[in-house]
Amino acid sequence: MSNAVDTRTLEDVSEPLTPVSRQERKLRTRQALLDTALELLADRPFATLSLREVAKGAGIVPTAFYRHFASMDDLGVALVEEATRTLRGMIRSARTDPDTYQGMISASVTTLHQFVRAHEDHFRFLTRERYAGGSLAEAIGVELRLFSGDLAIDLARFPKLREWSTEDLHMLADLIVSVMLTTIVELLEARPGQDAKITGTAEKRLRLVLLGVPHWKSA
Amino acid sequence: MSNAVDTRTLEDVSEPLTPVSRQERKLRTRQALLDTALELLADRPFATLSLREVAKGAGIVPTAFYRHFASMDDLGVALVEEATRTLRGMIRSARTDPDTYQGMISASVTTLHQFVRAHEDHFRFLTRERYAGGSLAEAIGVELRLFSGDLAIDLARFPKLREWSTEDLHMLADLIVSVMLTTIVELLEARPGQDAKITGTAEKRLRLVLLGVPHWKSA
DNA sequence: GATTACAGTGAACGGCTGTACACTGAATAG
DNA sequence: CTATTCAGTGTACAGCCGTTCACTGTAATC
Repeated sequence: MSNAVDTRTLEDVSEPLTPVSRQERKLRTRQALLDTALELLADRPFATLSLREVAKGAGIVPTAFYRHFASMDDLGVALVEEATRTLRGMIRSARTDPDTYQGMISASVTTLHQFVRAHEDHFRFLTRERYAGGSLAEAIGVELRLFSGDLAIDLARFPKLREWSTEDLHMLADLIVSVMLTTIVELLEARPGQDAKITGTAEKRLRLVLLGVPHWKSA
Repeated sequence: MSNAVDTRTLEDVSEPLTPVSRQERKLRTRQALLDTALELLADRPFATLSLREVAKGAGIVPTAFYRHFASMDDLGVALVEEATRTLRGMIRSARTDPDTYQGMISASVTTLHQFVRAHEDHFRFLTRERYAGGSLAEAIGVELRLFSGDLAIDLARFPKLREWSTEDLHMLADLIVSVMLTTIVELLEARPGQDAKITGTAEKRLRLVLLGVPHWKSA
Protein backbone atom coordinates (compact mmCIF):
# COMPACT_ATOMS: atom_id res chain seq x y z
CA MET A 1 0.00 0.00 0.00
CA SER A 2 2.40 2.66 -1.22
CA ASN A 3 -0.04 5.48 -1.85
CA ALA A 4 -1.59 5.45 1.63
CA VAL A 5 -1.87 8.88 3.24
CA ASP A 6 0.55 9.58 6.06
CA THR A 7 -1.71 10.43 8.98
CA ARG A 8 1.09 10.97 11.48
CA THR A 9 1.67 14.36 13.01
CA LEU A 10 4.84 15.63 14.61
CA GLU A 11 4.27 14.37 18.12
CA ASP A 12 3.75 10.68 17.52
CA VAL A 13 6.98 9.69 15.82
CA SER A 14 8.44 7.28 18.38
CA GLU A 15 11.30 8.59 20.51
CA PRO A 16 14.49 6.71 21.39
CA LEU A 17 14.46 4.96 24.78
CA THR A 18 17.68 6.70 25.91
CA PRO A 19 16.02 9.61 27.63
CA VAL A 20 16.66 11.93 30.43
CA SER A 21 17.98 15.39 29.69
CA ARG A 22 16.13 17.64 32.07
CA GLN A 23 14.18 19.63 29.50
CA GLU A 24 13.19 16.39 27.82
CA ARG A 25 11.70 15.06 31.07
CA LYS A 26 9.80 18.29 31.39
CA LEU A 27 8.45 18.00 27.86
CA ARG A 28 7.27 14.46 28.60
CA THR A 29 5.36 15.52 31.70
CA ARG A 30 3.83 18.37 29.72
CA GLN A 31 2.74 15.93 27.05
CA ALA A 32 1.37 13.58 29.72
CA LEU A 33 -0.79 16.45 30.96
CA LEU A 34 -2.09 17.14 27.46
CA ASP A 35 -2.71 13.44 26.80
CA THR A 36 -4.55 13.00 30.10
CA ALA A 37 -6.75 15.98 29.38
CA LEU A 38 -7.54 14.63 25.92
CA GLU A 39 -8.52 11.26 27.39
CA LEU A 40 -10.82 12.83 29.96
CA LEU A 41 -12.36 14.94 27.18
CA ALA A 42 -13.62 11.80 25.47
CA ASP A 43 -16.87 12.05 27.40
CA ARG A 44 -17.11 15.50 28.94
CA PRO A 45 -16.61 19.14 28.00
CA PHE A 46 -13.32 20.87 28.71
CA ALA A 47 -14.86 23.23 31.25
CA THR A 48 -15.60 20.33 33.60
CA LEU A 49 -11.99 19.15 33.85
CA SER A 50 -10.22 19.96 37.08
CA LEU A 51 -6.57 20.81 37.44
CA ARG A 52 -6.26 18.18 40.15
CA GLU A 53 -7.55 15.26 38.11
CA VAL A 54 -5.45 16.15 35.08
CA ALA A 55 -2.37 16.36 37.31
CA LYS A 56 -3.23 13.05 38.96
CA GLY A 57 -3.71 11.39 35.56
CA ALA A 58 -0.29 12.64 34.47
CA GLY A 59 1.27 11.26 37.64
CA ILE A 60 2.22 14.52 39.31
CA VAL A 61 0.99 16.38 42.36
CA PRO A 62 -1.49 19.23 41.77
CA THR A 63 0.93 22.03 42.54
CA ALA A 64 3.47 20.76 40.01
CA PHE A 65 0.90 21.51 37.30
CA TYR A 66 1.96 25.16 37.47
CA ARG A 67 5.47 24.26 36.29
CA HIS A 68 3.88 23.65 32.87
CA PHE A 69 0.75 25.78 32.53
CA ALA A 70 -0.43 28.93 34.27
CA SER A 71 -4.01 27.62 34.42
CA MET A 72 -6.35 25.08 32.88
CA ASP A 73 -7.32 27.67 30.27
CA ASP A 74 -3.69 27.86 29.29
CA LEU A 75 -3.61 24.09 28.84
CA GLY A 76 -6.76 24.41 26.74
CA VAL A 77 -5.02 26.80 24.38
CA ALA A 78 -2.13 24.34 24.02
CA LEU A 79 -4.67 21.62 23.25
CA VAL A 80 -6.23 23.75 20.51
CA GLU A 81 -2.79 24.26 19.03
CA GLU A 82 -2.05 20.56 19.07
CA ALA A 83 -5.38 19.63 17.53
CA THR A 84 -5.27 22.29 14.83
CA ARG A 85 -1.79 21.06 13.91
CA THR A 86 -3.42 17.73 13.11
CA LEU A 87 -6.16 19.55 11.20
CA ARG A 88 -3.62 21.46 9.12
CA GLY A 89 -1.78 18.20 8.44
CA MET A 90 -4.99 16.81 7.05
CA ILE A 91 -5.57 19.81 4.84
CA ARG A 92 -2.02 19.60 3.50
CA SER A 93 -2.58 15.93 2.69
CA ALA A 94 -5.86 16.64 0.94
CA ARG A 95 -4.49 19.43 -1.24
CA THR A 96 -3.18 17.23 -4.04
CA ASP A 97 -4.47 16.96 -7.62
CA PRO A 98 -7.01 19.62 -8.58
CA ASP A 99 -7.95 17.82 -11.80
CA THR A 100 -11.59 16.81 -11.61
CA TYR A 101 -14.34 17.43 -9.08
CA GLN A 102 -15.01 13.73 -8.64
CA GLY A 103 -11.35 12.92 -8.05
CA MET A 104 -11.04 15.75 -5.60
CA ILE A 105 -14.18 14.74 -3.74
CA SER A 106 -13.34 11.10 -3.16
CA ALA A 107 -9.71 11.85 -2.36
CA SER A 108 -10.72 14.50 0.18
CA VAL A 109 -13.28 12.28 1.86
CA THR A 110 -10.78 9.41 2.04
CA THR A 111 -8.19 11.69 3.61
CA LEU A 112 -10.77 13.03 6.05
CA HIS A 113 -11.77 9.52 7.04
CA GLN A 114 -8.19 8.37 7.61
CA PHE A 115 -7.24 11.40 9.67
CA VAL A 116 -10.37 11.25 11.82
CA ARG A 117 -9.77 7.57 12.60
CA ALA A 118 -6.07 8.17 13.30
CA HIS A 119 -6.71 11.18 15.59
CA GLU A 120 -10.19 10.67 17.01
CA ASP A 121 -9.48 12.55 20.22
CA HIS A 122 -8.21 15.65 18.43
CA PHE A 123 -11.24 15.81 16.19
CA ARG A 124 -13.60 15.04 19.06
CA PHE A 125 -12.04 17.88 21.01
CA LEU A 126 -12.36 20.31 18.10
CA THR A 127 -15.98 19.50 17.26
CA ARG A 128 -17.05 19.33 20.92
CA GLU A 129 -15.50 22.66 21.90
CA ARG A 130 -16.33 24.47 18.67
CA TYR A 131 -19.80 25.34 19.93
CA ALA A 132 -19.17 25.24 23.68
CA GLY A 133 -18.67 28.99 24.01
CA GLY A 134 -15.72 30.68 25.71
CA SER A 135 -12.23 31.44 24.47
CA LEU A 136 -11.48 27.95 23.20
CA ALA A 137 -14.53 28.01 20.95
CA GLU A 138 -13.40 31.35 19.62
CA ALA A 139 -9.87 30.11 18.90
CA ILE A 140 -11.26 27.09 17.06
CA GLY A 141 -13.63 29.33 15.12
CA VAL A 142 -10.73 31.48 13.97
CA GLU A 143 -8.86 28.40 12.78
CA LEU A 144 -11.86 27.10 10.85
CA ARG A 145 -12.33 30.46 9.18
CA LEU A 146 -8.70 30.38 8.08
CA PHE A 147 -9.28 26.91 6.69
CA SER A 148 -12.39 28.07 4.86
CA GLY A 149 -10.50 31.02 3.40
CA ASP A 150 -7.73 28.79 2.07
CA LEU A 151 -10.31 26.50 0.57
CA ALA A 152 -11.96 29.44 -1.19
CA ILE A 153 -8.62 30.28 -2.80
CA ASP A 154 -8.12 26.69 -3.92
CA LEU A 155 -11.62 26.59 -5.36
CA ALA A 156 -10.95 29.72 -7.41
CA ARG A 157 -8.52 27.69 -9.52
CA PHE A 158 -11.30 25.55 -11.01
CA PRO A 159 -12.39 26.81 -14.47
CA LYS A 160 -16.09 26.92 -13.65
CA LEU A 161 -15.37 28.97 -10.53
CA ARG A 162 -13.02 31.49 -12.15
CA GLU A 163 -15.65 34.15 -12.56
CA TRP A 164 -17.37 33.74 -9.18
CA SER A 165 -17.33 36.69 -6.78
CA THR A 166 -15.14 36.23 -3.72
CA GLU A 167 -18.29 36.42 -1.61
CA ASP A 168 -19.88 33.52 -3.44
CA LEU A 169 -16.63 31.57 -3.24
CA HIS A 170 -16.64 31.99 0.53
CA MET A 171 -20.26 30.93 0.63
CA LEU A 172 -19.34 27.74 -1.23
CA ALA A 173 -16.25 27.11 0.90
CA ASP A 174 -18.24 27.50 4.13
CA LEU A 175 -20.83 25.10 2.80
CA ILE A 176 -18.15 22.51 2.05
CA VAL A 177 -16.58 23.01 5.48
CA SER A 178 -19.91 22.47 7.19
CA VAL A 179 -20.40 19.24 5.25
CA MET A 180 -16.92 18.18 6.40
CA LEU A 181 -17.70 19.01 10.03
CA THR A 182 -20.98 17.14 9.88
CA THR A 183 -19.15 14.13 8.46
CA ILE A 184 -16.52 14.27 11.22
CA VAL A 185 -19.21 14.27 13.90
CA GLU A 186 -20.98 11.37 12.20
CA LEU A 187 -17.76 9.37 12.10
CA LEU A 188 -17.07 10.06 15.77
CA GLU A 189 -20.59 9.05 16.80
CA ALA A 190 -20.69 5.99 14.53
CA ARG A 191 -20.92 2.44 15.72
CA PRO A 192 -18.19 0.31 14.08
CA GLY A 193 -18.88 -0.83 10.53
CA GLN A 194 -20.76 2.31 9.52
CA ASP A 195 -17.74 4.11 8.12
CA ALA A 196 -18.32 3.16 4.49
CA LYS A 197 -21.91 4.35 4.62
CA ILE A 198 -20.92 7.66 6.22
CA THR A 199 -18.12 8.43 3.79
CA GLY A 200 -20.41 7.40 0.92
CA THR A 201 -23.05 9.87 2.09
CA ALA A 202 -20.41 12.55 2.52
CA GLU A 203 -19.29 12.09 -1.09
CA LYS A 204 -22.89 12.30 -2.26
CA ARG A 205 -23.44 15.55 -0.39
CA LEU A 206 -20.35 17.11 -1.91
CA ARG A 207 -21.27 15.88 -5.39
CA LEU A 208 -24.74 17.37 -5.04
CA VAL A 209 -23.33 20.72 -3.95
CA LEU A 210 -20.83 20.84 -6.83
CA LEU A 211 -23.54 19.74 -9.27
CA GLY A 212 -25.20 23.08 -8.74
CA VAL A 213 -22.04 25.06 -9.48
CA PRO A 214 -22.26 25.14 -13.32
CA HIS A 215 -25.83 26.48 -13.10
CA TRP A 216 -25.17 29.15 -10.49
CA LYS A 217 -26.30 32.72 -11.07
CA SER A 218 -25.48 34.94 -8.13
CA ALA A 219 -28.63 37.14 -8.43
CA MET B 1 -47.97 43.67 9.38
CA SER B 2 -50.66 40.99 9.25
CA ASN B 3 -48.67 38.15 7.78
CA ALA B 4 -45.91 38.19 10.40
CA VAL B 5 -45.04 34.79 11.79
CA ASP B 6 -46.20 34.09 15.34
CA THR B 7 -43.01 33.25 17.18
CA ARG B 8 -44.63 32.71 20.58
CA THR B 9 -44.56 29.31 22.19
CA LEU B 10 -46.88 28.02 24.87
CA GLU B 11 -45.03 29.28 27.91
CA ASP B 12 -44.76 32.98 27.19
CA VAL B 13 -48.39 34.00 26.91
CA SER B 14 -48.70 36.41 29.82
CA GLU B 15 -50.46 35.12 32.92
CA PRO B 16 -53.12 36.95 34.93
CA LEU B 17 -51.83 38.74 38.04
CA THR B 18 -54.41 36.99 40.27
CA PRO B 19 -52.23 34.06 41.20
CA VAL B 20 -51.74 31.71 44.02
CA SER B 21 -53.24 28.25 43.91
CA ARG B 22 -50.60 26.03 45.40
CA GLN B 23 -49.77 24.02 42.27
CA GLU B 24 -49.51 27.26 40.32
CA ARG B 25 -46.91 28.62 42.73
CA LYS B 26 -45.00 25.39 42.32
CA LEU B 27 -45.13 25.67 38.55
CA ARG B 28 -43.78 29.21 38.76
CA THR B 29 -40.83 28.18 40.88
CA ARG B 30 -40.14 25.32 38.50
CA GLN B 31 -40.18 27.75 35.59
CA ALA B 32 -37.90 30.12 37.52
CA LEU B 33 -35.41 27.26 37.86
CA LEU B 34 -35.55 26.55 34.12
CA ASP B 35 -35.23 30.24 33.26
CA THR B 36 -32.29 30.72 35.61
CA ALA B 37 -30.51 27.72 34.11
CA LEU B 38 -31.11 29.06 30.60
CA GLU B 39 -29.65 32.44 31.57
CA LEU B 40 -26.54 30.88 33.06
CA LEU B 41 -26.19 28.75 29.92
CA ALA B 42 -25.68 31.89 27.83
CA ASP B 43 -21.94 31.67 28.39
CA ARG B 44 -21.10 28.22 29.73
CA PRO B 45 -21.93 24.58 29.06
CA PHE B 46 -24.68 22.84 30.99
CA ALA B 47 -22.28 20.49 32.74
CA THR B 48 -20.71 23.41 34.62
CA LEU B 49 -23.95 24.59 36.23
CA SER B 50 -24.33 23.80 39.91
CA LEU B 51 -27.56 22.94 41.64
CA ARG B 52 -26.83 25.59 44.25
CA GLU B 53 -26.42 28.51 41.86
CA VAL B 54 -29.52 27.59 39.88
CA ALA B 55 -31.50 27.37 43.11
CA LYS B 56 -30.10 30.71 44.27
CA GLY B 57 -30.97 32.34 40.95
CA ALA B 58 -34.54 31.09 41.25
CA GLY B 59 -34.78 32.49 44.79
CA ILE B 60 -34.99 29.25 46.71
CA VAL B 61 -32.71 27.40 49.08
CA PRO B 62 -30.62 24.54 47.59
CA THR B 63 -32.53 21.72 49.24
CA ALA B 64 -35.85 22.98 47.87
CA PHE B 65 -34.51 22.25 44.41
CA TYR B 66 -35.40 18.59 44.94
CA ARG B 67 -39.10 19.44 45.18
CA HIS B 68 -38.95 20.06 41.43
CA PHE B 69 -36.18 17.94 39.93
CA ALA B 70 -34.41 14.80 41.11
CA SER B 71 -31.07 16.13 39.87
CA MET B 72 -29.50 18.66 37.52
CA ASP B 73 -29.59 16.04 34.77
CA ASP B 74 -33.33 15.85 35.26
CA LEU B 75 -33.58 19.61 34.85
CA GLY B 76 -31.48 19.28 31.70
CA VAL B 77 -34.00 16.88 30.20
CA ALA B 78 -36.81 19.33 30.95
CA LEU B 79 -34.77 22.04 29.26
CA VAL B 80 -34.35 19.91 26.14
CA GLU B 81 -38.11 19.40 26.09
CA GLU B 82 -38.79 23.10 26.40
CA ALA B 83 -36.29 24.02 23.69
CA THR B 84 -37.42 21.34 21.26
CA ARG B 85 -41.00 22.56 21.72
CA THR B 86 -39.80 25.90 20.36
CA LEU B 87 -38.00 24.08 17.54
CA ARG B 88 -41.13 22.16 16.61
CA GLY B 89 -43.10 25.40 16.67
CA MET B 90 -40.67 26.80 14.14
CA ILE B 91 -40.98 23.79 11.89
CA ARG B 92 -44.77 23.99 12.02
CA SER B 93 -44.58 27.66 11.05
CA ALA B 94 -42.21 26.95 8.17
CA ARG B 95 -44.29 24.15 6.68
CA THR B 96 -46.56 26.32 4.54
CA ASP B 97 -46.72 26.57 0.76
CA PRO B 98 -44.72 23.93 -1.08
CA ASP B 99 -45.10 25.68 -4.42
CA THR B 100 -41.68 26.74 -5.63
CA TYR B 101 -38.18 26.13 -4.36
CA GLN B 102 -37.40 29.84 -4.23
CA GLY B 103 -40.55 30.64 -2.28
CA MET B 104 -39.90 27.82 0.11
CA ILE B 105 -36.30 28.84 0.63
CA SER B 106 -36.84 32.48 1.49
CA ALA B 107 -39.91 31.72 3.62
CA SER B 108 -38.00 29.08 5.57
CA VAL B 109 -34.99 31.30 6.14
CA THR B 110 -37.25 34.17 7.25
CA THR B 111 -39.03 31.91 9.72
CA LEU B 112 -35.72 30.58 10.99
CA HIS B 113 -34.42 34.09 11.50
CA GLN B 114 -37.49 35.25 13.39
CA PHE B 115 -37.59 32.23 15.66
CA VAL B 116 -33.88 32.37 16.46
CA ARG B 117 -34.13 36.05 17.40
CA ALA B 118 -37.28 35.47 19.47
CA HIS B 119 -35.82 32.48 21.35
CA GLU B 120 -32.08 32.97 21.34
CA ASP B 121 -31.50 31.12 24.58
CA HIS B 122 -33.36 28.01 23.42
CA PHE B 123 -31.40 27.84 20.18
CA ARG B 124 -28.13 28.61 21.94
CA PHE B 125 -28.82 25.78 24.35
CA LEU B 126 -29.63 23.33 21.56
CA THR B 127 -26.62 24.14 19.39
CA ARG B 128 -24.22 24.33 22.36
CA GLU B 129 -25.26 21.02 23.88
CA ARG B 130 -25.74 19.18 20.59
CA TYR B 131 -22.05 18.30 20.41
CA ALA B 132 -21.19 18.41 24.11
CA GLY B 133 -21.55 14.66 24.63
CA GLY B 134 -23.60 12.97 27.33
CA SER B 135 -27.31 12.23 27.53
CA LEU B 136 -28.48 15.74 26.62
CA ALA B 137 -26.53 15.66 23.37
CA GLU B 138 -28.09 12.31 22.59
CA ALA B 139 -31.60 13.54 23.27
CA ILE B 140 -31.03 16.56 21.03
CA GLY B 141 -29.57 14.30 18.35
CA VAL B 142 -32.70 12.16 18.39
CA GLU B 143 -34.88 15.23 18.01
CA LEU B 144 -32.85 16.53 15.06
CA ARG B 145 -33.06 13.16 13.35
CA LEU B 146 -36.84 13.24 13.72
CA PHE B 147 -36.82 16.70 12.18
CA SER B 148 -34.65 15.53 9.30
CA GLY B 149 -36.95 12.57 8.70
CA ASP B 150 -40.01 14.81 8.53
CA LEU B 151 -38.19 17.09 6.12
CA ALA B 152 -37.34 14.13 3.87
CA ILE B 153 -41.05 13.28 3.68
CA ASP B 154 -41.95 16.87 2.83
CA LEU B 155 -39.26 16.97 0.16
CA ALA B 156 -40.66 13.83 -1.47
CA ARG B 157 -43.71 15.87 -2.50
CA PHE B 158 -41.72 17.98 -4.94
CA PRO B 159 -42.02 16.74 -8.55
CA LYS B 160 -38.27 16.63 -9.20
CA LEU B 161 -37.75 14.57 -6.04
CA ARG B 162 -40.53 12.05 -6.63
CA GLU B 163 -38.25 9.38 -8.00
CA TRP B 164 -35.38 9.81 -5.55
CA SER B 165 -34.51 6.86 -3.30
CA THR B 166 -35.36 7.34 0.36
CA GLU B 167 -31.65 7.14 1.10
CA ASP B 168 -30.89 10.05 -1.22
CA LEU B 169 -33.82 12.00 0.21
CA HIS B 170 -32.36 11.60 3.70
CA MET B 171 -28.97 12.67 2.40
CA LEU B 172 -30.54 15.84 1.02
CA ALA B 173 -32.59 16.47 4.17
CA ASP B 174 -29.51 16.10 6.40
CA LEU B 175 -27.64 18.49 4.15
CA ILE B 176 -30.39 21.08 4.48
CA VAL B 177 -30.55 20.59 8.27
CA SER B 178 -26.81 21.14 8.57
CA VAL B 179 -27.11 24.37 6.58
CA MET B 180 -29.88 25.43 8.97
CA LEU B 181 -27.78 24.62 12.04
CA THR B 182 -24.79 26.48 10.62
CA THR B 183 -27.04 29.48 10.02
CA ILE B 184 -28.42 29.34 13.56
CA VAL B 185 -24.92 29.35 15.01
CA GLU B 186 -23.92 32.25 12.76
CA LEU B 187 -26.95 34.25 13.90
CA LEU B 188 -26.18 33.59 17.55
CA GLU B 189 -22.53 34.59 17.14
CA ALA B 190 -23.33 37.65 14.99
CA ARG B 191 -22.65 41.21 15.97
CA PRO B 192 -25.81 43.30 15.52
CA GLY B 193 -26.53 44.42 11.98
CA GLN B 194 -25.19 41.31 10.33
CA ASP B 195 -28.49 39.49 10.21
CA ALA B 196 -29.33 40.42 6.62
CA LYS B 197 -25.97 39.25 5.38
CA ILE B 198 -26.27 35.93 7.23
CA THR B 199 -29.78 35.17 6.06
CA GLY B 200 -28.76 36.17 2.54
CA THR B 201 -25.87 33.72 2.61
CA ALA B 202 -28.15 31.02 4.03
CA GLU B 203 -30.55 31.50 1.12
CA LYS B 204 -27.68 31.27 -1.34
CA ARG B 205 -26.45 28.04 0.19
CA LEU B 206 -29.89 26.46 -0.03
CA ARG B 207 -30.36 27.70 -3.60
CA LEU B 208 -27.01 26.20 -4.61
CA VAL B 209 -27.90 22.86 -3.04
CA LEU B 210 -31.29 22.72 -4.73
CA LEU B 211 -29.74 23.82 -8.04
CA GLY B 212 -27.99 20.46 -8.18
CA VAL B 213 -31.19 18.50 -7.65
CA PRO B 214 -32.46 18.40 -11.27
CA HIS B 215 -29.08 17.06 -12.43
CA TRP B 216 -28.70 14.41 -9.76
CA LYS B 217 -27.89 10.83 -10.70
CA SER B 218 -27.55 8.65 -7.59
CA ALA B 219 -24.81 6.17 -8.75
C1' DG C 1 33.67 18.91 43.46
C1' DA C 2 30.79 22.93 44.94
C1' DT C 3 26.78 25.83 43.43
C1' DT C 4 22.72 26.78 41.18
C1' DA C 5 18.30 25.95 38.78
C1' DC C 6 14.07 23.86 39.02
C1' DA C 7 10.57 19.75 38.43
C1' DG C 8 8.16 17.66 41.71
C1' DT C 9 6.47 17.18 46.94
C1' DG C 10 3.18 17.62 50.92
C1' DA C 11 0.61 20.14 54.22
C1' DA C 12 -2.68 23.64 54.79
C1' DC C 13 -6.24 27.28 53.60
C1' DG C 14 -10.91 28.93 52.48
C1' DG C 15 -14.57 28.25 49.31
C1' DC C 16 -17.93 25.71 46.79
C1' DT C 17 -20.20 21.35 45.92
C1' DG C 18 -24.33 17.70 46.51
C1' DT C 19 -27.20 15.84 49.84
C1' DA C 20 -29.30 14.17 54.60
C1' DC C 21 -32.23 15.58 58.12
C1' DA C 22 -35.48 17.85 61.12
C1' DC C 23 -38.17 21.92 60.76
C1' DT C 24 -42.07 25.59 59.64
C1' DG C 25 -46.13 27.65 57.98
C1' DA C 26 -49.69 28.19 54.94
C1' DA C 27 -52.90 26.30 51.24
C1' DT C 28 -55.85 22.39 50.91
C1' DA C 29 -59.02 18.37 52.27
C1' DG C 30 -62.14 16.27 55.42
C1' DC D 1 -62.79 24.05 62.61
C1' DT D 2 -59.28 20.50 62.42
C1' DA D 3 -55.98 17.51 60.13
C1' DT D 4 -53.03 16.82 56.40
C1' DT D 5 -50.00 17.91 52.64
C1' DC D 6 -45.96 19.85 50.99
C1' DA D 7 -42.99 23.98 49.05
C1' DG D 8 -39.56 26.08 51.13
C1' DT D 9 -36.07 26.65 55.38
C1' DG D 10 -31.61 26.09 58.05
C1' DT D 11 -28.02 23.34 59.82
C1' DA D 12 -24.61 20.13 59.12
C1' DC D 13 -21.21 17.09 56.86
C1' DA D 14 -17.83 15.03 53.88
C1' DG D 15 -15.55 15.72 49.56
C1' DC D 16 -13.38 18.19 45.85
C1' DC D 17 -11.69 22.52 44.21
C1' DG D 18 -7.67 26.15 43.08
C1' DT D 19 -3.85 28.17 45.17
C1' DT D 20 -0.18 29.40 48.97
C1' DC D 21 4.04 28.13 50.85
C1' DA D 22 8.24 26.00 52.43
C1' DC D 23 10.55 21.90 51.10
C1' DT D 24 13.66 18.18 48.60
C1' DG D 25 16.65 15.87 45.43
C1' DT D 26 18.88 15.74 41.27
C1' DA D 27 20.52 17.34 36.64
C1' DA D 28 23.01 21.20 34.78
C1' DT D 29 26.53 24.66 35.35
C1' DC D 30 30.82 26.62 36.76
